[in-house]
Parts: sequence; structure tokens; C-alpha cells
Amino acid sequence: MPDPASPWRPCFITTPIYYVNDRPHIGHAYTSLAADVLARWRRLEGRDVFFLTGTDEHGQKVEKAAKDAGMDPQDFTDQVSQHFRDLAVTMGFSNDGFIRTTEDRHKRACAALWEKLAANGEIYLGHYEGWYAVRDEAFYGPDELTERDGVKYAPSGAPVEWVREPSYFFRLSAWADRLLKLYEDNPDFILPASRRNEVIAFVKAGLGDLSISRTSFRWGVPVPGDDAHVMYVWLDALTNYITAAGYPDDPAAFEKWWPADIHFVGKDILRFHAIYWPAFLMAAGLAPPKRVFAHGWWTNEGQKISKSLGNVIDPVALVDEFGLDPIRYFLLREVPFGQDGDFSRAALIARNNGELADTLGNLANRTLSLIQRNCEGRLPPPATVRDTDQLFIQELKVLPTEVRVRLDSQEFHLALDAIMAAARSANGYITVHAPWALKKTDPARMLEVLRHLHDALRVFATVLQPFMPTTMAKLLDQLGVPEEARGLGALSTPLPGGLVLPPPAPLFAKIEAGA
RNA sequence: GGCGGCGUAGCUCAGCUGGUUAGAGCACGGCACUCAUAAUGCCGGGGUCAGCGGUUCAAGUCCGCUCGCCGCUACCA
Repeated sequence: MPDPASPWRPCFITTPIYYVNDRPHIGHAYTSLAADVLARWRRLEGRDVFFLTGTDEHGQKVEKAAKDAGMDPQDFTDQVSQHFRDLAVTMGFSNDGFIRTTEDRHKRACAALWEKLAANGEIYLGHYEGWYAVRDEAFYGPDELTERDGVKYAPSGAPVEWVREPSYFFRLSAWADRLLKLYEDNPDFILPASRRNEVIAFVKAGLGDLSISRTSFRWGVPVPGDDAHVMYVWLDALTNYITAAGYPDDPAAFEKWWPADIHFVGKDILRFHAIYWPAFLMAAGLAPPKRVFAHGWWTNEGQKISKSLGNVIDPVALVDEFGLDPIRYFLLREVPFGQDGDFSRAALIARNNGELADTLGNLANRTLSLIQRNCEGRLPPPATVRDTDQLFIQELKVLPTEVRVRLDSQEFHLALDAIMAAARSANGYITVHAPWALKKTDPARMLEVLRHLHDALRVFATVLQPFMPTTMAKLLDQLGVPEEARGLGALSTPLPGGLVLPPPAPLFAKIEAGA
């Protein structure tokens, strides 16, 4: 059993499972990217990480889409879920698992959870009723309807009728107080704090019971003991997290990974993760996750993104045009994580050119070129810290801690901000100490200055690995840092002097404006 | 309608429990440097801290109101 206090305890990080009816877009890439960076950081810390993503493959829409395509639903989902596995490869995600809700293990987990809830008296059979549009095969809330000539219409224009079908319900209404206590006892359970307040307000307003089954379609997990029903969306979808953790087949794995350390979600599905999910779990006698983080949405050049506007951002196209690491950097750098943000070419180019190429890339290039030319390409030995080095060295020393603190609270933008600030300091340091001038006046001091700069670059490259794995691997290669010395713990062990360094090459290309 | 948040330099934003000349990045101007991806560094201009009125020895920083944004939520037939 893992010691919950140990800094080396296992760490379970998840993305939502993505609905296969959708094509992967920037939103999917963004959520998973955040999870990926945190997962990679935890591995750098030495933690045992389980980073999970996957696809949600049940429901009426999928059933219908498969039918329209003339395909068996399973064949259909096999095909479309592949898009999301492809996205993970394109974006360089390091997920350890990919779960699909159509897998047998997941159906077993859903059934087990259901039975547990039923045994605990948390489920009862009732009726689900509402305004239903046959044409859309969907229910609508009363506020969405318009009425003409005594007939009510859905926003789609389809006429609706009052439909009543049997449905199982989860006694969510009984959990409001315990949910509020959960939020109170765990102030960081829902982040960012503004979202937490919204959820609390919602729960305080009162919760109704939750319909958790349907008889109107078949493409779902059958309800144990009542084949007329399949489980309805959230009970099926949310359960994926414990399925992947080993519930119920592998108690040892489940013990190891559950509760999840963090669920990354978009703000649109926060309510389900912060209210339904912990309620389901507590009702089944299982621990709720430790944290749910809801991030914001992107606009495109100031415009709301929508399919009808045709301005959906395709992450694959972005990576093709600008390269993977600049995109990864930009997405987490440009906008405070948790808030909405705008994606614009101008902003992307400014970040890439100003920060990656000019500040960081050029710093590496000038430093390594100086070592290459003036030290016969060999790393100077660990250097004495002079009075005039103190400030700079101190900033470097605290940087990994600063980054850790920021990442512990998912403030990716502030982590990157701290790193860029240090890189700017390094540029100041090199200019002030002018090793190119010391070459003639004080060669020994030149070696010290260059060594301090090399140490700085090593810190930057190490802590930036989760954000830009490919490029930082290149930088670490250029710095001569061996594979096994690239973790955070290795930073306390100086590289030996005399190490032969390969000739430097630019890390980041500038992006031409215009285009 | 209710609850919550926001409105600070041209732009994007920091400014914890109120306390010396309000900060950063970008943009702009000048200077320096030349190791480097025509990169870098330094200095500088620029803000009635949305408005009005209060509390206080002292308020972007607290209170009230007004205007303008945004989020969540509820809907008034």
C-alpha cells in the first residue's frame, strides 16, 4: 500500500474521454496537453505516473452515426476513436493508457459500480419525462422551446412532444450536504477557485435526483438485471477513470492508483466531474478524486469558435505549420490556465520569436558557441561562485522549486514565466560579464562565467522538458547531459569538467510574420 | 432577477491581510555591445489605478452607489 504522504507515491492523471462523434480539435489537444505536461513533470520528479486518456463511445448519437454510415457501431467506433489516438501521437502525449468505453473491462466496471450503488440503496426505478423531439432523438429543456399555434418546437425546428419513459435514478439529492462538506474540507478539490464557487452555489441551490438509464437506444452498457435499459451517459463515461485504475478486476492496481490525483476537464463538463462523480463514488463507498481542474476555452483571432463559423482550429494543421514544441509552449504560455484565451497568429509568432528563439534559443546558441570556440568544445569545470555571480546563481537555484510550486497548482503559465525571467537574467549575465572580452583579459574567469551559463542552461532545459520534450532533448544533447542525468534530482550533481560537447545548432526557428 | 468576478501604462496583465516616488512582458524611443538565430543588455517616455461619494493619519488595495464587461444560475407568461 502506497504511503499517501510519500513524495514518491504513485500519481494518476486523467483527461476526459473524448466523444468519438467529434473530430479532434484544439480543445481536446489543450486538455490533454496540460495533463501531459503535468505527467511528464511528475516523472521528472521520480513519481510513478499513470497518465490516462481515451474515448467515450456509447450513446444515441454514435448509434445513429454508425447507422447512417451503414456500419456496425463497434466497427464505427473502432474507426473514429483512432483519430484521438492519432492526435496523441501528433501532440507527443505520453499517456500510459488509452481507455475506450466499449471495452469489456469498462462494461464490467460499470456493472460493478451500478450493483454497488443498487446494493447501497442509491438507485431506484422511476420515470424520466420531458420534451422529446423524435426527429432529433433528443430531449430539450422547457427553456429551449418555442411555441407556435399550440405546438412546441425545439431550437432545431423539430416539433417536440411530452414523453415519459421508465428510467433508473441515482439519489443525487441526498448527497448535497456531503458534497458541500467535501468542497469545504478540500479547498483545492475544484480549481480554479472561481469555478469552485460556482459549483458550490449550484449545489447549495439544491440537487435533484439523476436519471442514469435510458430505454430509447441500445448502444450502451446494459443495466444489470434489466436488459431494457442501458446506462445513460455520465454513469458510463465517468466510470472510465476507475475502470482504467483496475476496478473491479485488479484490486492491487486500484489500490495503487485510486483516488486519481487530478482530472483535467474543460469548463463545460466541470459540473459532472465535481458533483455527479464524487457523489457516485462516495455512494459506492469509494474515495472521490483529489482534484478536478476546469480550464477555459480558446477563441480564434478574437472570435468564438464554432463549426458553423468554420473557424475550428485543427491541432494537426498547427503542428504541421509551426512545429510541435512551439505549439505546446504557446498553448500553456499564452493564457493563465483556467481562463479563456485567444489564439492568434500574431501572438504565437511573438511568443515563438521573442521567447523561444531570441531569449532562450539564442542564449543557448551564444553560450555554446563560446564554449565551442574558446574551450576547445570542452565543458569548463564546476566554477567558484563570485560575489558578482551570487544573484544569478541564486535565481537559478530556486527556479526548479518555483516551477514545482506553479505546476503543483497547475499554473503552467507562471511556471513558464519564471523560466523566461531566469533566461532573461542569463542574457543579462552574459552581457555584463562578457566572456568574449574576458578571453583576453582573464581567461580563467571566462571559464567560470561560461560554466555558470552552462549550468543555467541545464536547469532551463531540465525543467522545460515536460513542455517541449523534443527540443529540450536536443538542448540537453548539446549540453552534454547524459540521458540518465536529466531528472530533477540529477541537477544537484554537477557535470564533470572536460566533457566534450557537440557543436551547437539553433533550437528554434523564427516564424516569418505575414504568411 | 439572484450569486460571483472583472474594469490598473498603446496591448496583455501582476499588485497578500490598506502604508515610502504604482510594477512586468510586449510595443515604442535613445544608448551600449558585437559572443550569438540582425540576436542581447542598459536607460527612457507613457497611467486622474472606470466614475462618484465615503471610512481612515494613510486606499488600485476597505464600504456604498453609478457605468461597462464576463461567468454561473434562475426564470418572472
